[in-house]
Amino acid sequence: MSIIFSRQCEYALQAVTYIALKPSGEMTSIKELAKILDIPYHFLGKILQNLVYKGLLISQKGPSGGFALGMAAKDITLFHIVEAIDGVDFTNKCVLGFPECSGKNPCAAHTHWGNLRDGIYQMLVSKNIAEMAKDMKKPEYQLAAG
Amino acid sequence: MSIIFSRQCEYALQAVTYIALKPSGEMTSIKELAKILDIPYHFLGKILQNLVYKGLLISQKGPSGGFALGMAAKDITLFHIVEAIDGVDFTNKCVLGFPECSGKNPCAAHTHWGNLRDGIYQMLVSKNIAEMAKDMKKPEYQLAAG
DNA sequence: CTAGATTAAGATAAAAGACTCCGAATTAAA
DNA sequence: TTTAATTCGGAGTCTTTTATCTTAATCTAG
Repeated sequence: MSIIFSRQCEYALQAVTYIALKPSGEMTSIKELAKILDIPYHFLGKILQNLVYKGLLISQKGPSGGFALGMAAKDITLFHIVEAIDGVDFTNKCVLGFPECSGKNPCAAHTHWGNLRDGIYQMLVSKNIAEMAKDMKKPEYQLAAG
Repeated sequence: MSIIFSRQCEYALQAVTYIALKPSGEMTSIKELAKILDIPYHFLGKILQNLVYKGLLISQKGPSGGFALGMAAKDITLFHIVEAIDGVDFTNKCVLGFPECSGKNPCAAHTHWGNLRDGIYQMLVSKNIAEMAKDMKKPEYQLAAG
């Protein structure tokens, strides 16, 4: 299949980014998120629950309840979310699965991959949700429910 | 989960690399591969079947039968194998799963990721099985069955 | 205070991926 | 020519991920 992040993780990134677009204090419901981002309702519920547990979001029950960011958008990096959902094992395993591959016995792709891996890590820690949200707001960036 | 290539794909890479170590003309059986590389026997059978179908390997039934490379080791790139097993969709999807993200409507990570993605692609097309095999042959690189 | 909206939580189902089993087909070696 | 080794092909199982369903707990609005 060749993926980097799980579907859960992709949903989480999208949802948190969308929530970051709302004026501070306003709550966003699962219903709205699921509809606009086209994510399965109950599945998204579980994911957001997890993010609340990890402190990245806060939640409120009842009418006009929903979810909001647990800290400033600029302080939530992509890494925070990926780590919360997927974990970050990919940072120290041989990409090609060679069991004996390590720093001391590198496979032919080891060093090359090391650089790429560092690059991915840098991207995750350097990009924050505020930046992501800014791009999502652009007019061309039409969402499912318009 | 954060993976890049499926387990099937990892097994394929390891098996093809091991086969490349054999003198040309000699066949390698599933039995030997499964034992030395510590890969489930029947599962490996299916994977190799697929690689034969795709032309990367050739096979021969019966005693002293097995598998051999379908072309010169230096002409089989990692890309060939990844493409045959996993497909290479990752080369044109948004890493973060944003459905609207594209070259024209890039998300904040798009350009940055584009470079990393190109790097991964370059690694896959530039590394070939002959190079991988050379490293596998090193003495430190002990295999499961010695 | 009540009703309805919403999250929380657990159990369940469906889909995909990883892996196994069995028997048929083929072929080299004895 | 027989036998045994091997790949081939299909069906089936197990596990993980993704997704759904149901009920309980909570809270706001009226």
